[in-house]
Amino acid sequence: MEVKVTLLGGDVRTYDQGTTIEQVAESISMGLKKNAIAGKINGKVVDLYTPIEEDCQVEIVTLDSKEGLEVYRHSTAHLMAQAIKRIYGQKAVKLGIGPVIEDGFYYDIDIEKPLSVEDLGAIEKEMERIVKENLPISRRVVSREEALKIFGELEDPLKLDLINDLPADSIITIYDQGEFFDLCRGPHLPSTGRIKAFKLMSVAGAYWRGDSNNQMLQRIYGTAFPKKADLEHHLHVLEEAKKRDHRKLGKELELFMFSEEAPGMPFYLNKGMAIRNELENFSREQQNRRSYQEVRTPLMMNQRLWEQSGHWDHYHENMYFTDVDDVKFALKPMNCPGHMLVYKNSLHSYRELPIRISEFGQVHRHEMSGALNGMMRVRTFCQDDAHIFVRPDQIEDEISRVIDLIDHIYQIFGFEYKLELSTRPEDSMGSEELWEIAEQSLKNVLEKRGVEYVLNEGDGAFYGPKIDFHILDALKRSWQCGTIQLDFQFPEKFDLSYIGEDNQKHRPVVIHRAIYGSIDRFIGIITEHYSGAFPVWLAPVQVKLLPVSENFIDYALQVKEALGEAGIRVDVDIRNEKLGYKIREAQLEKVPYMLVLGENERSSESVTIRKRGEGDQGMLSTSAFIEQIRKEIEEKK
RNA sequence: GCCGGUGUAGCUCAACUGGUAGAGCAACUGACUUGUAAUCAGUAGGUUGGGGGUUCAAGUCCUCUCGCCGGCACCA
Repeated sequence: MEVKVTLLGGDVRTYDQGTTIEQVAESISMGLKKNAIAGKINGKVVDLYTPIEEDCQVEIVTLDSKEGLEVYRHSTAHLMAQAIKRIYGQKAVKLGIGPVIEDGFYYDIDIEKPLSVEDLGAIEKEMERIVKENLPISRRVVSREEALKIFGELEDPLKLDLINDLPADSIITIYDQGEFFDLCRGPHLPSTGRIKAFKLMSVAGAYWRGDSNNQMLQRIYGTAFPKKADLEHHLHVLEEAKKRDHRKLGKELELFMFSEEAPGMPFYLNKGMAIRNELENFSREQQNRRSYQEVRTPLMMNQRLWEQSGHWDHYHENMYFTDVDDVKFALKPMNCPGHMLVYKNSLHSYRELPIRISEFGQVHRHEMSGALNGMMRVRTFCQDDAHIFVRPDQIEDEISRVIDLIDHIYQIFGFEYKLELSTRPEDSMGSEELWEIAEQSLKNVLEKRGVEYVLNEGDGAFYGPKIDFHILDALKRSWQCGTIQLDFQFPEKFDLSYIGEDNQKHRPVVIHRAIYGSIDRFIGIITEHYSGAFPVWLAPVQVKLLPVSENFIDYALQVKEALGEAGIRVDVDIRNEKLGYKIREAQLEKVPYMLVLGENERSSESVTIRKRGEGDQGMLSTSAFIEQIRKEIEEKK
């Protein structure tokens, strides 16, 4: 019997039935056979030793492809599991799951001994030994009964749990390599000798099957690459990312601080405050142009307001409460209820809508201690929040306008972004129909604009579906910032109305939206994005004056006054130090402009410019420099 | 919240198996009077996160607790 095999390029070749993928590769070229690590039959990734039984499309998978790399890393996870079993004992180690993840893999294991990073070296050594043994990796199909028996004998409850959860019709396979075997769908590399470069990164706790009601296993993270150089490169990238860590830079550049006295609550130092004010002012200015009305509502309000809004039912574990004069108050975790009260403060005509109420609102949320992370996850933060009250016929238009605004603001920072649409969660309020309408409106807007988006089922807010903006920073990491949420619930809860053309009361719809999301977190993100070297408009100190010696301090102070008067944030280094020393320090502070001031400059009322990252720019009259930098600040370059 | 790690001068880090807490930078004082990434010398700086314990003796061992870090869970 012969089978027709369609290859990647479209070539059709004929082989004997039972020919393996590897043999197909060999028939194409010896080079391909050497690089092949797996195959694809009709798009499904399979082992190299898989026989071809019928006419099909075949693709040879090499390490250059995403699938190839995944197979490679998956096999490295098995390699690690084998090494761990060798070191700690076959039965002392119960294996959970060992999947491939972005940049590597992990394996969850149940083992009595608490592992720490110090143990990883020994495991790596054993892994290298197994690589040298070059054990063939082979697949075998077993019946459910056999599988249960095998892992029953091994006393591995985790694997039994997995087997029991497999659908009735699934083909159960076990992969063998030497004395080690593992329940696994595969595919895998043909042998352990193919693994060249790997490193175990860390250990962590992880709940079995991701459920905090289950036992906690120990998870070991690792990474693997086809070449040593790729691994080195990856580790280097991680090192570089570490240098940009906003917690480190925030401390070094004196932007903000934290104290044990208020865990998860940032303190803004003067320099961080400068950045924050710029961000706020930029956003404020953009919103003013678009007819937003800025307000400020109390940080703390009567608990009954939160009962009315539904926060008590849906959010109270995350809220801070207080009890004063026998009255229960809650610190606001969101600004919405306050804005509802503002809306209700006066009567509204249909002609006024949309009414756009904005606030830089400080909110408090009691995040779990383990969730806190620098500025990225805090317990109090400032939202650049707004609630837009619209007529039903204005919904889609207004949402589109908000998308324009967010787009405009993000492009100033050079952020690309992705959109996600999140729909009704399990714990939600309101009727099915309203949710339906709300979700459809959001979809309509996205589709009309022709933008791509990811659908996130069940991830909406408890009061409505939302569109989230995920920005990509300079290191291509994704952060959720902006959000647009459509809400039919609060208008009901707060009995909001406007007077329509027909002189009757009508129910408005609320659009919740944020652009930076949390200003605090946004500062964290841009600190890493710019690696602390903020563009001039954001830089805490825009210009640093460096008098060449004490003799020129007077002149420096004169220049300082001129710059200060022009609204430029300026600092003078009046210390009795050499110029080189002052430059070095200003450079480490990542100040965008340094002005060297000495005899030449004083006599001509000018400054010598040294630009961050570019060095000496020559001499310019003080007034010309002011004009130049003001333009740069204005343009937010 | 859970698992593991960690906490020493303002900052970055030392201190072998328990035996007098130390360095660099910063700060302060003085000298030098400075032209594009660190001038020299001197001085001061600590209840080793906090409480309790073991010991002749604790930064080091045990215990409780707080913060932080890496994950997990959570993330309206």
